[in-house]
Amino acid sequence: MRKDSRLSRMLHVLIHMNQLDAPATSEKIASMLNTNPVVVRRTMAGLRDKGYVTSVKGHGGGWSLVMALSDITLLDIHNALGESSVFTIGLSDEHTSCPIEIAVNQAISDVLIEAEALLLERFREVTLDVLAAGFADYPLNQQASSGE
Amino acid sequence: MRKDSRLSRMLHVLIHMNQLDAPATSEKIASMLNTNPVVVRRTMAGLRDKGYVTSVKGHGGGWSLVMALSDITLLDIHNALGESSVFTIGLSDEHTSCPIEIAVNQAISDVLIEAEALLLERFREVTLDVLAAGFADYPLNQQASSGE
DNA sequence: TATTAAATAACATCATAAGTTACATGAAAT
DNA sequence: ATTTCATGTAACTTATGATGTTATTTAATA
Repeated sequence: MRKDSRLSRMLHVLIHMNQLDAPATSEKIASMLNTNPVVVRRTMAGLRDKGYVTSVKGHGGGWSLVMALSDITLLDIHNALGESSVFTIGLSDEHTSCPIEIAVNQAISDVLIEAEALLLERFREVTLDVLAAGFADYPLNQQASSGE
Repeated sequence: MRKDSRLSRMLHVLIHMNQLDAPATSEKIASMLNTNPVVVRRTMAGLRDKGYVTSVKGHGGGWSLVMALSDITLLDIHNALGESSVFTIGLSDEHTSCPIEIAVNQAISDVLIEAEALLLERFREVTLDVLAAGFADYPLNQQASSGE
């Protein structure tokens, strides 16, 4: 089943953006992600609507972070991307009045709700600066990160 | 994103099969699920390979439960369906040596692993007879369930 | 006013799950 | 024996939804 890697990609982009002093154009972000500027705009639009980044048109324009990485959690970005459910597992709906279908769906749904609650709670506990700090620990980038 | 309702559907089918005294044909199961006999065979094949059901060709043939519902858990059927991951969330892999990508993916992966472990544990705790019992409690089916 | 870059609509491509057709295998009824 | 019924499986088609692309508009700076 298809995977949605937008969360991973956007986190990656945001942390890189934090290290820049000028806005990043959709073009640059796209080439970094091996994708297309329009796809970048489409995805970043959700983050802009929630206030995590801004976009500026014209010369010197592009995308910029609005707040510190320490003020953004994985959950924030996850929510901003607006994916309905994190699970590939769905419920049947052929016989919505069949008590067996109801019992089965209720059981599955209970589990999905609990697991999703845990996942969202964990996402809420991680801020982006922590991920950037993990990056600073990486040997190859000691000098680059010490300059930040 | 697309949902996989095979778990829900198969559980539904297995509990109904438990109430029958003759094998259920792929045709019958398919019409119950508003789908196609070949799709049913394809899906049930996984359950057969794990020993939860048998299939018999020819006259009077079809699919039968091999064991009691109390011996089958949601996890058993989930595993038998052979879906790799329960999450729609995936990781990026454009820059596998970029320490930021690594840190981001590690953080997401940690959360997914923990949430999936919880989900599988909960699936492991539920046997199909419990779902069938929930069905027995349902007012409309008091008489049907008392005859079982 | 020319250039740069986002905003957005409309359309095309691609991946993959589900559905379908066709034929082979095997078991039971006649 | 032969017909019928039902699964097994390969090969192909369809449907869906995300991603990618093109084209045009809007707005900001050089």
